[in-house]
Parts: sequence; structure tokens; C-alpha cells
Amino acid sequence: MTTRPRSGRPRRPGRPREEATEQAITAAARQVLADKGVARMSMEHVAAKAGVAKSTLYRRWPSKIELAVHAVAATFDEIEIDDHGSLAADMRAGIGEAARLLRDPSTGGAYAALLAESARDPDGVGRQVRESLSTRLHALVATSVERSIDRGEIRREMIDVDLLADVVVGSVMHRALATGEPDEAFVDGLIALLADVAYARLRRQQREADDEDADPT
Amino acid sequence: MTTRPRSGRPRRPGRPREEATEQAITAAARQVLADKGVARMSMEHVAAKAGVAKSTLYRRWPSKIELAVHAVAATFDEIEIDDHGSLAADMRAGIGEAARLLRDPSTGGAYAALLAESARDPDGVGRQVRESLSTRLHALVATSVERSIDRGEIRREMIDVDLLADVVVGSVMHRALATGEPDEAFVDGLIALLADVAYARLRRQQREADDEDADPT
Amino acid sequence: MTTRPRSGRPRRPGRPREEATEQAITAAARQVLADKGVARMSMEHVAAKAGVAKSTLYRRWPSKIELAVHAVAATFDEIEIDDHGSLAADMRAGIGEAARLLRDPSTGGAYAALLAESARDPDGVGRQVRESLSTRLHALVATSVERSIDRGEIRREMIDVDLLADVVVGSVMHRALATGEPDEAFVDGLIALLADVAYARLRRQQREADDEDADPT
Amino acid sequence: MTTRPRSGRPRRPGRPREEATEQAITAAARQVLADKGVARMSMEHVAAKAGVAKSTLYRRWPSKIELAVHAVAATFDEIEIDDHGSLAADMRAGIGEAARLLRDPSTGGAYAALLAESARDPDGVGRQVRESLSTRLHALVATSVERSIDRGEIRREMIDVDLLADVVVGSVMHRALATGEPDEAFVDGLIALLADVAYARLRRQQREADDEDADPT
DNA sequence: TCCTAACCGAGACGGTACGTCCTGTCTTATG
DNA sequence: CATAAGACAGGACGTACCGTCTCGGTTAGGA
Repeated sequence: MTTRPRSGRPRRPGRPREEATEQAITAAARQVLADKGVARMSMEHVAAKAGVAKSTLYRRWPSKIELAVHAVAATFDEIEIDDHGSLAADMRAGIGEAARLLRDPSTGGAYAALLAESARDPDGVGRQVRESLSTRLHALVATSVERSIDRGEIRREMIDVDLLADVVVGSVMHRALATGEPDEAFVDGLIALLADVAYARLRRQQREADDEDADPT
Repeated sequence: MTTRPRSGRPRRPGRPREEATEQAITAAARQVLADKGVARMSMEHVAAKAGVAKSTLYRRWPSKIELAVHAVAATFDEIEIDDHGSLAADMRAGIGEAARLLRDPSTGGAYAALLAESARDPDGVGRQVRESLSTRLHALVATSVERSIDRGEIRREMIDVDLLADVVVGSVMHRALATGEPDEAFVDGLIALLADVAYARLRRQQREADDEDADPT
Repeated sequence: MTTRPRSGRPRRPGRPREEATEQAITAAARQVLADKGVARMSMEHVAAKAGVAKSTLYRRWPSKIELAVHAVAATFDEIEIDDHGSLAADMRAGIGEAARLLRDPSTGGAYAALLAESARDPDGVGRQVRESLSTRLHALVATSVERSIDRGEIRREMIDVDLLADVVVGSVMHRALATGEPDEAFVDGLIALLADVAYARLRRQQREADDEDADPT
Repeated sequence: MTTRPRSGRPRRPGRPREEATEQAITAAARQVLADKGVARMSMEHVAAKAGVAKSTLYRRWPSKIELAVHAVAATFDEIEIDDHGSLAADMRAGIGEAARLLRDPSTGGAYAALLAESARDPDGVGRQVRESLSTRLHALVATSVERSIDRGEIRREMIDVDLLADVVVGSVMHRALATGEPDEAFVDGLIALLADVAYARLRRQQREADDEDADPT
């Protein structure tokens, strides 16, 4: 998912890549990443742990940072976005899932480190981080909102999904890394905050509807 | 401000530290940091640029990361927290200020990198990052809220300041690094969101007051 | 000439080797060798330049060093050993030819590098270098001497051809690589030296003949 | 002797180089060189064997090849050039010494490899090889000849020392590497050859003196 | 006409070493 | 005691090759 899929059928020439290798490397990278963080993760170490030559790493990823992105993406692939029946429940689940991921210092730290790297290279690393990582977290929120719109709970104009995603993910991440653990109380507080937003907007919508009723120009 | 002040009066023995040196190093560090980011900032380079021996750096900061924290703190010290007369205006100013700082990729990137480092060492680096950096950003929000409470606009129970600070800073940071620029529209959207929260909570408070009036059990 | 000829008649089964390939590889190898020297000549580069897969190289030569020997041998095959009518003239021509070859830094350097490799593996590489390279240079001197013996100019006992060959080739090579160019003066000096040897030996032989005449015991 | 001597007294600033280090590296390099030859000698291996960081090697020698030159020079420094009383005896000793050194495949091979490298870089490596290595071998012959001139055995015009040095060293080297061992017979043959040269030249000189006597124009 | 063995290209693979850069520590002479 | 200078051990980077291998596909002669 993080490397372009080998095109259809007409096999590329040359010896095909060892299937097991990518998995071994990914597993090793995730482990080293969790142990040491992005800065102290070393290609040498990952290669050794995966039982693979360093050149094999560089054949597949152009540099350490891309491998790190891939490894974190593999962790993010564990994200589950189930349907809980209502926006409130979905949001609670989504925020909880984000908190679960980012609360782990190794995952949260890795994500922050890669965002930092993105700042230095918005088109290269940055693009990959966005495509492979941020969108996965974004989906936690976006999917819930889409479902809610489908259900008729809210209307699309009421919410800017991108903004909401940045608010949720950013808040949780910053809490996890800067302030401390995004504990139960924090998650509850964040949900309450979003609930109030929803309340205000639904009410405003209601009022506008009433006005139209009363004064059908 | 980021290093413990030299103890009181009784001048320590030996040659005193060169006053100009610290500023030269700080300036050099900020510049290198902006150019290269935390990961690629090197003590060697900073020392050369400051015209100072590497040992002088290590005499004042125990390691590269502490120097980086110091350099970013120096940047954050430019933050201004003026009184704009109302919570709304103060919040708008605070969010704008945060956006201004974090929108600069070098500052935003550095902050993220140091948060990432915090994850690996919550008690050492983490404590310093919290004390020197996060609190400065936190103050952008906290000061506004405190003033607003003093003015009687809102009541303390209505808002969890820590939560609000994480929401504001985290949202802006994530937007800056992951999604793109925290542009005018984003800032407006975030303010609208918070305004709705305030609306909902003020209204709820109002209703509770009415109920008490109507039925003073 | 440097690879064992495909055995007699009963054609080996399977697709026959592409005729043009060997020449393309040899040409590419000679060129890369001239550009970079033995140490920096790479199979990868030769294959690319010859428009051939690396495996094709290894199918024909067991390792880089054997290919290098082959390539240098191809250069040495340009040697011409004409009959100039007298030992003196033949020697002058032979030394000149040796100087011409070894003066080119790429050829001289390659020969020295392969001699160095010989020292590490006298039976493998060493044997091939002797058979393919040293004998070719040796022939420059040996042929002249043989012709001279045939002509009756000198007698076989007067000269150790192997020694003479080492003296001529070694002197010219060392001059070319260590001291500088084996220029005209050097070649003249070497010839004068050998002429003096011939003078001394002919005179001694003459005297012995006189003695026998005078005192036919 | 192969690195520029630290200038006079006014000690250079900074921590002085560890005295023992250079010797440890030199010893390790000589050993690895003898075991593996120039091509397979690795900085990694030398550093490990010397108990020293690789960076220390590169601080003192710009690349592997320079270290190899230094190591071979250290071996060549064992050369002893005693006075044996006559040109014949000195030459015999000199040739024997050259044969002793170059007969060892590791030394002979290393010298050839470095000459090969010289061909690729006459001004850099080449200059160092000439200054550090070739001149040492050259001295074996030159010193003998100088002494002989001082003794009055021969006259300076009779011999081109540079030529003679190339002949002796080149012959012995080529014999050692290409043909086989420069055994006793070879050394004897080479000496006989040079003796004949001396004979011819002394005789010619004698004849010229006689002519002048007989016909003092 | 097929079969089979060897050829060929492409490129993955495990290794090894290179030379560079940086960290944090140290040793020295000088202020 | 601070400072400049720079040596030092250690470690990782990313690059370049080596020689081996595994594919799909090609090209003969012999069955």
C-alpha cells in the first residue's frame, strides 16, 4: 500500500523480489522504531534484525526516512473504522482509536518525527507522510462524518471534515506528546466539546427552518 | 531563561563566561535549525557558525537536543499576548499568533521534532520541552481565558483550559505540518468552532439559571 | 586465445554463444580498463558499456580479474615482432615496442596491477598472467635472440634468454611506472648497456678461442 | 618520514596526536597488507586490528592508498645499505637486498599494486610512491655507485645511475612477480651481466687513455 | 515438429568496504 | 575556571561493486 503495486500481469523482467523479504523488513523496522524512535533507528540494525543485506533495504526504499514512513503506515493499517450506528458513537470510537495509537510513545513519537521531516521536504517526504499516514488518521473522522450524513443525522454544510480531522488528530497528538497522556477525561472533554458544536449548529439550523416557516418569502 | 540563572552574587571562581558567547551561539543555532531542522542541525556546524569551540557548546548545554530546545524557546519568546478586550478577540489573536509561528516550517518542524524526542525521554527532554516550549504556546490560550474570567464573560467551570490549549495548539500544528498551511479559512473555521462551543455552553448555563428562577426548590 | 577453444567438433548442445558478444565485451573492457585501471574497472560498468547482461560476463570469465587479463592480452596481441636483420636492430625494435606498450599508463598500470594480483595467487591468476601476458612480452626478446642464434651472430651459451627478458621488460616497466617516461634516452641507454654486455662476451669468447689455438693441449 | 614532520617547536593548538597510535596503525596495516594485499586490505580491518576508530585513520591518511604507501615505506625502511668495500660487493649486496624484499610476494605485490595506482594518478599517489618507495630502492644502487666513484673505482661519466637503478629494481621485481622467484642463479646472472658492462666500459676507457698517450695531439 | 540444453536480458540478493559526517569526550596551551 | 583547537572512539549514512541467483524468453540441433 505504501509502494506502488507491481503492474497487472506481464511480469517485470529480472529476478522477482522475494515475497517474504518485505514483511521481514517491515516487521524489523517496526520493532526497531518502537525501541529507538525514528532518529535512532538505523538501517544497519533493521537489516540485521530482518536477516537481510543493507542493500536490499536501499533497493526498496530510497532512504531511512521512507522506510520509517512505511513502517509507521503498517502500524496505522491496524486502524479499524467500524460503524457504531450514530455520529456520537462513531466519533467516540474514532477519537478513542486515535488516542490508542498516539498514546503509545513510539507511535506518537514516530508520527511527530515524520511530520517534522515533512516540514523540511514537503514534496518528497511530506507527500508520502500525507498520503500514507495523515490520511489514515483523517479517515477515522471522515468516515464517521460521511456515514452520519448518509444516515441524515447532519448535513454536509454543517461541518468542514478536514478541519474536524485536524482538530481531532492534532488535539490528541499534542496532548499525547506535550501535555501527557490523552486519558479518559481528555477524550471525554474533547467529545463534549464537539457535541456542543453539533448542538449549536443543529439548533441554528432548526431556527433558520422555523424562520422560513414563519416567513415564507 | 532556559538555563538555570548563575547563582546569586558570590561570583564563581575562575574566568567568567563570555557574555556575548551565549547570544552568538543562540543566534547560530536558530539559523542552523531553520536551515536544516533538528535532525540535521549539527553541533559542529553551530560552533563554526558562532565562531566558538565545540566544547563551549557542551559546557553550556549537555547535548544537542537541549541546545535545540533553547533555540526554539528563543524563537517562541517573540510571542506577544496582548489584551484585546474580549475573549473572542483574544482567542482570535492567540490562534493567529500560534498559526504565525507554526506555519513557518522550520519552527513548526522543530517543535514537532522536539515533541517526538520528548516521547523517548519524557522526564529529561520531555520536561524541558514542556517547560520551555509547550507552556509558552499554552499561555496563548490560557492568558486569554483567565482575562475573560476576570472580566466576567465566562465562568471557570465552563472551560477546561488545558484541554482548550491542546485543541488550539494541536489543531494548528497538525494543520501546518500534515494538511498544509493553516490559512485564513482554517483559522476562521477553528474560531467558529470554538464560538459554537461557547454559545452552547452559555445557553446551557442560561437555561439552568432560568430553571432555578422558575423552580427555586 | 585467452579462453580455451570450444572443444573440437561435436558441437555442444543448446543455443550457441553469440559471436559478436565476446568482441563487444573485450572492447568495452579494454576501454573501461584504460579509463579506470584494474582496481576501478567494474563488471557492472563493462556489462553496461558492452550492452550485455552481467551474467554473460560471468558465463565466460570466472571473475573480474580473468576478464582483465583477457582484455590486457588483447592489447598485447598488437605486438609485432618483425625481423630487422640483426640482433642489435631486433633488440632495438623489441625494446621500443615494449616501451611503446608500457609507456601508456593504462597498459603499464594494468600489467602491474595484474602482476600484483599474481603475487596473491600464483597458481590461478598468476599462471594466467604468465601464460597470457608475460610470455607475450618475453617473446619480444626471445624471438630476437633465437633469430640471432640462427643467423650465427651469437651462441646460445652466451645468453640466458629468460634473464634477458626480465631485464628488458622489468627495466622498461619500472621506468615507465616509477621513474617517469621511458623516453628515447632511456631506451638508448638500455641498448648501450646490452651492447656492452654483448661486446664483453664476444671478446671473452674470442680470447678463449685464441687460447685454444695457441695452446692446443 | 612519510608524513610531514610537525613543524619545529611552537606546538600546534589542540589536543596533540596520540604517539602510540601511528605505530599501532602502521603495524596493523603492514600485517593486513601482508595477509591480503593492497586490494583486499580494508580500512575497517586495519582500524579494528590497531584498536583505533576508522576516523583516526582518515584523519592521518586521506585514503586507503596513502596508508598502504606508508605501510610499505615502513617495510622498505628496513633496507640496510652497508659499505662492502668494492662496487662489485656493494652491487651484490644491493641486488640481494632488493631480491630479498621483492621476493616476498606480499611486499613485491604491494609495490606493484602501488606502481599500478601511480599510473592512474601520477601527481598524487604517483608522487608519493616515487618519494616514499622508489627512491628507497633506488638508493640501494645509487649509494653503491656513489661510494665507488668516491673510491675511484669508476668515473661518473661511465654510468647513468638512474638507468642502472631502473634496470636492477625492475629486473628483480619482474622476475619476482612474473617469472618466478628471483633465485640465486638469477641474481648471479644479473650481476654477471652488470660486471660485463663494467668490463666493457673500463676497457674502453683504458683504450682511450692509451690512444691519448700514444698520440698526445 | 517438438524437445531440450544452453544462451541471454534483467535485476534481486547477501555481502563487504568505502569515505563522510556527527556525537560527546578528552587533552593541551593560553587567558 | 573559560576558551580555542583539535584528537579520539564510536557509529551510521548512503553508495558502489562483487559474485550468485532466479526468472522469462530465445535459438539452435536432435529425436
